[in-house]
Amino acid sequence: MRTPNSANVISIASLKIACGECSLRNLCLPLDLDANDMRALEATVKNHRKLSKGEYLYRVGDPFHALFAIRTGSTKNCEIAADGSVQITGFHLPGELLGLDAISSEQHPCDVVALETTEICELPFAKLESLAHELPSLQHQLLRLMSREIADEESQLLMLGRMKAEERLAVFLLSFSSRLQRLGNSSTVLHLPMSRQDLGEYLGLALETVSRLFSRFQEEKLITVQGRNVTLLDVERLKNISENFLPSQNARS
Amino acid sequence: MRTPNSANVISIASLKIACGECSLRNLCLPLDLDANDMRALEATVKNHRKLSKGEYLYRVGDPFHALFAIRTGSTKNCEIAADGSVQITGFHLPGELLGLDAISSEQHPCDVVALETTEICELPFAKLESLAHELPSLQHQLLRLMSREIADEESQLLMLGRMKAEERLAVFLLSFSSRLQRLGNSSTVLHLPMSRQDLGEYLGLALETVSRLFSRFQEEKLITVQGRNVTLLDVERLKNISENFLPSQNARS
DNA sequence: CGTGTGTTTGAACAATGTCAATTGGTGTGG
DNA sequence: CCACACCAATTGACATTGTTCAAACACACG
Repeated sequence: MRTPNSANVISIASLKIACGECSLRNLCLPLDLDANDMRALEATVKNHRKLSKGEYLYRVGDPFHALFAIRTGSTKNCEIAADGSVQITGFHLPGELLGLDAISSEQHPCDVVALETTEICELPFAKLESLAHELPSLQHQLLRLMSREIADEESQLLMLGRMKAEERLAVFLLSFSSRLQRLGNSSTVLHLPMSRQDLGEYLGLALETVSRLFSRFQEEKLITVQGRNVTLLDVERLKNISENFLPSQNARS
Repeated sequence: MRTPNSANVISIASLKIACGECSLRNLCLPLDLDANDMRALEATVKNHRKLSKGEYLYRVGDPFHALFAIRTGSTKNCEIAADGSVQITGFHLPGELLGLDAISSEQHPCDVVALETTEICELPFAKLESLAHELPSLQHQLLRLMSREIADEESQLLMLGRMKAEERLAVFLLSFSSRLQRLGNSSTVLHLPMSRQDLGEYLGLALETVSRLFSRFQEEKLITVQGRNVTLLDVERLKNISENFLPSQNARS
């Protein structure tokens, strides 16, 4: 069931879109580059891949040679325990970078799976690194992105270590909503690309607990639920529930 | 109760020790630098600070301007929730770097507190960054260190999200033991610098649960406990207990 | 020798997980 | 177009784990 490497790499030229024209350029590697630098960056973007729902971008142990950026779609990041239990360490949306956790060991420490049809840009790391050496602002940006990832995961640790089930779901709904909003979607009418199982594996809960919480939130008129379509009805009260969370550093800047 | 800034900065000259002569040089920023580069790195190390037990190196919201490396002693990294509950996201030992989570927002997202008398080197980030621009191997090393931090925290997420209490403690004991060993200490006779409360806040458990687990592990002849002095008696069985954990990526390289 | 902080231990309770049955929605083939 | 099969989601009953509250203890420090 390995990802078939050749089958999915569609003609590079046909798919290649310049970073300068990409609608995500401000999210992905938000730099103020001049035209020259932008061309250099574009030259490092190797090609685009298209993953179908359920397909793997890479797996635990795969050798690391590139970072990936999501153009469209969404993915999950799965850490796998020896007994088979799974912890999803993050969901990723367009404009976000994948693979930062693999630079150190040069092997991917987790699986990345597409939650729906997903388009990916590949950034060969050696090229990116040498370009960063030439462009201080790119070096700075890379360090910032990694730092942000660390800070986000520390918040996530607080969630898994200290928050109760309903707080976790409220935090997730609000944070996912604001991420979708930043991509130009509604902040209250959400379509979740992941299953209840995925959510449970992300929130550190049994899928049944997640399902019950959705039902209870609906009873309490906090949200409306129809399967994976969720509408936030009372954002204020959701914020109250989640407010065990960090005071200041909460928002994804 | 803010850290008194001036009182603890003892005469810089008297404390300053060259990186090239530091016993931690292979842990802290393990580079193969020539004499020139080493001098440049040393020049960026601003000064040394000494913290007493319980003193803060920095607090949530403090402006970020430097990374810190531990020379001796140990610290804890505390993420604080609005309701006052605390999640410790990591303990740090000599040779390890602090503050990587603050680069992005330029504010520290967590508190760092000394668990015992602790000596710290300060690495002003602007200097470090511009030096990294000149020395590709330093740039690479910084990216590696941050990547490692991300990967470690993802393992931690698996622990908090999926492991049972006894597995968490077993993982902690083994991992802390191997970190101490790397510093030249015994791998089986440990002195823990943190309280049961700290451990609970790190492992996502009540302190009473941690205490009970120590007692149970002792009954089962896995370890010997006398307060904070712990001896590992049966490392094999501890490994079995913790083996829910990652198959390969577990070890701290 | 007393005081205080950290640790251990016990018992009752609450939260969440597990197992199992049911429902609902979707796509396929008759 | 309907019937069936399949998978995701819901719901209920019960078991388990870990928390909470409370008390006793122990060691270090003045």
